[in-house]
Amino acid sequence: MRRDVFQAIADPTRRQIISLLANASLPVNAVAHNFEMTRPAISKHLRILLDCGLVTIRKEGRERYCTVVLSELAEVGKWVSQYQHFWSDFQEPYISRRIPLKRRKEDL
Amino acid sequence: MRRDVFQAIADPTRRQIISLLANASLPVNAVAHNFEMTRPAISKHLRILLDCGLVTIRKEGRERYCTVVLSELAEVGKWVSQYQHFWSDFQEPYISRRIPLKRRKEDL
DNA sequence: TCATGAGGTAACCGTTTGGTTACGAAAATA
DNA sequence: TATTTTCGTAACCAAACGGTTACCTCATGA
Repeated sequence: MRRDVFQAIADPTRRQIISLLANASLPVNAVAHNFEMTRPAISKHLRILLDCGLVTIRKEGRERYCTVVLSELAEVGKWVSQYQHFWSDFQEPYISRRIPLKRRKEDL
Repeated sequence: MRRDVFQAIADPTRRQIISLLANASLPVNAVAHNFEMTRPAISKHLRILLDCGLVTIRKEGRERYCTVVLSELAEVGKWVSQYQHFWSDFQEPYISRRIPLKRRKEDL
């Protein structure tokens, strides 16, 4: 098993679990009720998320509350942001693609 | 085969290919020489990247030049940026975690 | 004390993944 | 024309994935 953050978020179910837990910490069964698959399947997904630090589990009575650790997504954010100027308007403003360099010097 | 961008970047070799092609478009063999695996293995990875739009391939003589389409990473960037304020200092300054709400009202 | 509910996990299964070797097509070159 | 180079891909393989059912432990509540 590879089990890094990139592999963890590759599965759509696991991304949904992350979204779900971003709103509130939930017991395992509560998580499972949001999906059309059995609890063991969700348990496995949670295991993967736990292994790579994306969730923590707090025991409370007979329930296990799952909490997402969103800061673990920083690695992914950092990696994609290297290339962000290829699609973000913020880093690559529209005007820079329309006005030739010579004209821009005059503007300054 | 699922073949979405999240699954494409799950593999470390494919992430390296993306980094490599971010500098320059390269023929398939040139890509393969950067890795310790056979050309068919790289060819398969390129196929996956091609299928989900992360690279385009331009035929030139007997060579196929691979170009990365970094804007396809926008989907990933968008997804992770939802949660960015959980690790970015810019969006969640240190002071907001230290001063209680009552005190902050006075500050305004 | 006994039944119930929460949840982990083993065993199993079909499909996918990520690699290999072997082969063939097309372009370039001798 | 014959050979070499670039590349795709088929066939194969072991391991990982993503799901299931079955069973177990432990805490709760009647």
